[in-house]
Amino acid sequence: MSETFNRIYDAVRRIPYGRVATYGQIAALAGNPRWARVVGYALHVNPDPDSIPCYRVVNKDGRVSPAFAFGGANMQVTLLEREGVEFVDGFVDMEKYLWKPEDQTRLRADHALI
DNA sequence: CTGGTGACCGCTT
DNA sequence: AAAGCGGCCACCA
Repeated sequence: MSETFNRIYDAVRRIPYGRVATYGQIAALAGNPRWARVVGYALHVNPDPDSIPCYRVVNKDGRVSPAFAFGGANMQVTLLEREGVEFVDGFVDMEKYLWKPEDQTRLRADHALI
């Protein structure tokens, strides 16, 4: 396992329950904004789906991955909806559910979900 | 070792 | 407005 991938996986694990992040965000958190594509590959070969919530990662437009074939691309949608994430025309409502750094701070302060 | 590919993104025609 | 292209990392032929 490469250090780069470990950092990517750590970033993904940081996404709070009920939130989604973009590949670009994860890439930036992992150290380089240009790794978005690498993030895609890293999740593709996700070594531990149980602890790495790759379904919380969507593309910039809030579209889920077509290649998420763990029982169909619909599975990713199901998992996200289970956490309260709403979809509009098959797209995640990014306005409401995109994870922002401030959110994590606020969630901690409120003793809410983390 | 070289080159091509992929769950992407952003800048450039 | 739509399409192309380079970038970055790991993996396979």
